[in-house]
Amino acid sequence: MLMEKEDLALSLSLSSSANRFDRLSLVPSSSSSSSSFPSRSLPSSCQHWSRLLLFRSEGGGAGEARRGLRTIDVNQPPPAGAAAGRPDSVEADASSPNSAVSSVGGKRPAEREAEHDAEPSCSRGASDEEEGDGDGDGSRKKLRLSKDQSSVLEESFKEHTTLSTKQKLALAKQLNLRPRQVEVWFQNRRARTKLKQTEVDYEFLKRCCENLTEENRRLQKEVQELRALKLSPQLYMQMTPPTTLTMCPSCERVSKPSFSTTSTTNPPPSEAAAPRSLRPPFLDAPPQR
DNA sequence: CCTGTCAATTAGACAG
DNA sequence: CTGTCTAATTGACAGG
Repeated sequence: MLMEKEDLALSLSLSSSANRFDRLSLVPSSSSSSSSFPSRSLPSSCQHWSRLLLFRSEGGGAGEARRGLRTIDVNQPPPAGAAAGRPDSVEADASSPNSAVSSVGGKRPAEREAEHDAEPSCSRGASDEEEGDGDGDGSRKKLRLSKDQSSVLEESFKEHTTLSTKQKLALAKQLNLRPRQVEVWFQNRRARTKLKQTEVDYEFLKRCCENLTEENRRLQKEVQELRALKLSPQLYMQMTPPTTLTMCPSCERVSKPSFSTTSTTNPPPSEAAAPRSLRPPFLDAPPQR
């Protein structure tokens, strides 16, 4: 479990996965329907940003992920030791991801159980090794993947968060699981990753919000101070005008451009290009920071 | 239509 | 007993 969590955290940085934010919320989806796991090549710190920036605009979706996958070669040859998953059941499952499901569809665990047992396939036998729980009583326990199986799946997930049929079959064979189980594992793993990422995003946005609130408060205060400054003539007059000031200090009126033709020492900076008459004088006060 | 993915949900296993 | 984790199911949807 712990290892699981660590891996999860790890892969979070590897594969930013929360993509279907359209469903989560804030903005109506454009048209993108499924997730993409963008920018795995980016540094994790950047990924977060990129994902935050892209999560709505990117419509890649599953197709995208799939495309990405195609470039990655299938896992590996099935280990010699692997008790070669039965091709028959494998094929059946592969052809229709839900086939196993729907056939089993009866739902009640007990019923499904019967199905499971009927199908000699690996699922349980696979998980096997250390769990020597002999449940001959008929009350089948829920399958728990072995540590080895989980770690292999995790490794694979780090490589690619979605599987091609080929990869799925290879993994299933390697792990002595049914393809459907591998598929479900990846599906749930993506969901977990997304959930985790959503939590991370939430924290990040929350911090952003807090920072902006603070900044806003600070700026409001500054504006108030500047306004107060403007309202007290003495203070206002005492202020030494900034060098960029183009207002005539004697008449308190905006000086004509004529002032600059001979250009004293320093020409008006480009910033002063903005018509001074349009700017409240206090804006030129030296920033109080 | 088929296939694959996702969101939502159910339910078993297990730790506290 | 309760909460958490996670395997598994279901139905909707999108793309080819």
